[in-house]
This record gives sequence, C-alpha cells and structure tokens, in this order.
Amino acid sequence: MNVSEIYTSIPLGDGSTHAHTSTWVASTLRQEIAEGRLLPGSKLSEQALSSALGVSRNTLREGFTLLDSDLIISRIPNRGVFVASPDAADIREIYAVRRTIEPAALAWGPKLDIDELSRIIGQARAAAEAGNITLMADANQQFHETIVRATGSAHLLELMSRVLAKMRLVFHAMSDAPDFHSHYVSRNSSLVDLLSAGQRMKAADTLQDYLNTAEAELLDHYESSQLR
Amino acid sequence: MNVSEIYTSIPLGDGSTHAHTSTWVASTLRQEIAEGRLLPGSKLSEQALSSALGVSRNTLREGFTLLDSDLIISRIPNRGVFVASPDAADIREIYAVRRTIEPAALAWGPKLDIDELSRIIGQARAAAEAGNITLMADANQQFHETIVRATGSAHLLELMSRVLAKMRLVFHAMSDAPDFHSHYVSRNSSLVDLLSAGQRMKAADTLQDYLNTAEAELLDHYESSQLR
DNA sequence: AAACGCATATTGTTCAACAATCTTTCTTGG
DNA sequence: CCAAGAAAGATTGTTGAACAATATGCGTTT
Repeated sequence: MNVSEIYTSIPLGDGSTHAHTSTWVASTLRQEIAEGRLLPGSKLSEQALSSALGVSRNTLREGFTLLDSDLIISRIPNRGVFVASPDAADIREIYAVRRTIEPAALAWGPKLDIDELSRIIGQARAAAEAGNITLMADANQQFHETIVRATGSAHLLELMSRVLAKMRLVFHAMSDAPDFHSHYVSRNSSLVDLLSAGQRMKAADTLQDYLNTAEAELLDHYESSQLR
Repeated sequence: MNVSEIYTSIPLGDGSTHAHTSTWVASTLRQEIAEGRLLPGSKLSEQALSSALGVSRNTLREGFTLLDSDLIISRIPNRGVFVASPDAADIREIYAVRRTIEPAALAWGPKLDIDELSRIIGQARAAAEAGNITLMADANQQFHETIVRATGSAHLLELMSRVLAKMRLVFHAMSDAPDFHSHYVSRNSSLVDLLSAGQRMKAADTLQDYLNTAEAELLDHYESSQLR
C-alpha cells in the first residue's frame, strides 16, 4: 500500500464537532503511524492530507505541531513533514532515556505495583504459549509502562509512551526484525522475583543489564540491515 | 505593570524573516513568562497579542501550540490561553520528575562531569558572597541541568528544562517566597564531595533527601500563602 | 437578590491569496 | 555527452478576512 492509497483510506471525520479538530487530526495520524500504515520516511503532503482528512491546511499544520512533540514526525523547514525514520542515534537516545527512568522507578518509585507487574507477566506467558506475537509485544510495553508509573509522575509516563511509540517506528523500519520480545518474558519474570524478595536495588541493576543487552541487539540488527 | 502594558512593551520583530515565525513567537513568549513579565494567570488574548507581536492570529496560534507542550501555558477550549499558575499538584509533579531523573543521573549517568559541577558551585559561592540572588538561582539551575546531562539523553534534558521553567513560575506565583537558593549551595557542595570520593550511590540518596526537603518546604510555603 | 435572555466579544476553523524556498527541467557552454 | 546554471513549477510559510461556535456581560424580569 503506497502513500497516496493511505490518504484515501483514512476515514473522514463524521462531521460532528471535535473538541479540537487539530487534536483529532494529530491522534488520527498518530494511530496511522503507530499501526504501520504510514511507514517511516513517508512524506505527509499538506495539500493531499488536508483534503484527505477534510480539514484545512491551517488546522492540519496545528496537528503537525502537536505530533512534532511526539517525536514521530520530522519537520524540515520549507521541505515538508515526514514520518520519522529512526536511526542508530535515535535508538541510543531511546535507551538512554529508558536506562535512566526505568531502573530509578524500580529502585525508588513510591508507587511500585508488583502485583500488577506479575499479572502482566501472566498475560505475556499466555500470549507466548498461544504464539501471539502482537499480544506479547503489547504485554511487554504494558510491563514497562507499569514500571514507569511507579514514579508517580504523569510527565515521565508521557515521555515513556512517546519513547515507546518511537520504538515501534524502529521495528516498522526494520521489517525483518527477529522476535525480540519472546525471550524478554523470562527476564521480566526474574525482575518481579527480585522485587517480591524486596531487592529493589538489585532489580534496578538487573534491568539495566537487560536494557544494555537489548540496545546492543537492536543496534546490531540495525547496522546489518543498513548494509543491504 | 499590567497585562496590556506588557503587550505594548514586547519588542516587535524587525521585519526580517525568522526561520519560523511561530517558533520566534513561542520563544519570545517563553522569555516574557520566564522573566516574570507575564505573571501566572494572565490571559493571552489572541487579538491583542497578535497585533502586539506583529503576526497573524494563525501564526500566534501555532506558537501557542508549541508553548502548550512546554507546560507553561494552559489552553482552555473556547476560553483562551493563560499563563499557567502552578498549584500544589504541579509542585508534587515537578518533584516526582526530579526525584526520579536526578538521582538516577548521579548513580548511573555515563557522562557525569564532576569538574563542571564543581566549577558551577564556585560561581554560586561567588554570587552568594556578592549577594546576587538571581545569579545564585541561575547557578542552581545550571547545577541541576548538568546533573541531568550526565544521562546522555537530550529528551531528559529537555524535560528537565521544561520542569525547571515551570518551577520558575511557582516562584513567580509566590512573590514573597523566601530565599530558597542560598542554603542549597552547601548541599550541592557536599554532593560534589561525595561524587569526588566515588560514592555515587550515596550521592544519589543524599540528593533524594535534599529534594524531599525542598518539596516539603515549597509545599509548606505554598499552602500558607494560599490561606491569605 | 437570583434567574433568564439577549447583545457582544472571543475563540475555533476555513478559505484564498501571496511570499519564500525548494525541486525539477531545460538550456547553455565546454 | 556531461556539468553548471537559469528558468519554471511545486510546496511550504504566512497573512487577512470571513463565519460558526462558545463564552461573557448586562439589563430585564420576577
């Protein structure tokens, strides 16, 4: 499916008044991008998109501004708006954020919900046995969001979800990415074991090791997929 | 100085083309707010501001959208845009972010620059002896930004500077705030001593204590200033 | 004094136009 | 034939005006 087909396949607004049309535009595009229907590098033409969405160019631009802070598009002055295509530097940035926030949440977060983490792991295990990779990926994302929620900060949670959204773009850009998620189930599980034993600092250190490993694996796969 | 006076005192653009006019608008307003010329709660009228800045309403709105992600304005649908007036919940949120990011940066940040921290403390001490509170506040902010820079993440640094910008709003809202900065110089100094001794984890714990104390002091002062 | 309704003002959105900048194509000279 | 440069075309950046939707303020009524 190419870009112009996407344009026409995006459902139009139903004519009812949205709280903010620009907000609706942003969330619509966010969803299209998150689900991989708009691939990294695609150009988002103002004229084509505004008519496809049934909004004016001005309103579309306001939506672009909103998405810009979501890190999933890149605006190049006088050139246009493109779906972000993460590179190695972006991957390193993503993991720099995660290496800071997530271990801190495990070590010191005042609202750590171990039962919830445990519950999510159960779901992931079920998904793994059913062979449902999408569900496993969802569970993995939930797991890490729950960790960040322990900080009690809405801003950190928001930053984390933006970072995870960009992470999805990385996977979309590397369509032949192997199944990174499956062997993280047991890792997450051992994290919960440590937490249940009250060893929060050790859990934080362990998570850092995991994140380092994951980053290296992703970078490795990215480099080799760039050579082709 | 009331709001309408502010409008006319904002310097107009020089007619030359800015890279992005909306970006220029946002940074201009950001500065006005940061320096306390636009106080928390002030309404930012589209008509008045657009003519005062010499830009169209559409462009001003794009600027508003940019500022919205900066946390220093609040947009109320069909009501308008106001300079954010932080409340107790905002203060708690600010410190939830700081308690997570800053100790993590001290404990694990790969790019910790102890010499730079030490240099900044020197400046703060000089400012304290000269009795220059503004310079002390600047040095304090620099100190904490340098800490976050140790994470190696641009996004975390950006979030931190947004949080510190909102922090300035808190102080502007409490015009009679006592001098919170002066007794933090020695605290920062003892942090650097711990770091120099290689005791990063102890420094992280100490910083958390400091942040908890500061949050409690601020909340206390906020509550009492609300009663009047 | 409280509640209602109307006039007014402000924000939300669209449209059409033009300026600024980039991209493509075509010409020209070597 | 190829490279450099100029003109033409397309896209983004910004503006001003217009209208709809919503909120505000003010008088009237009870």
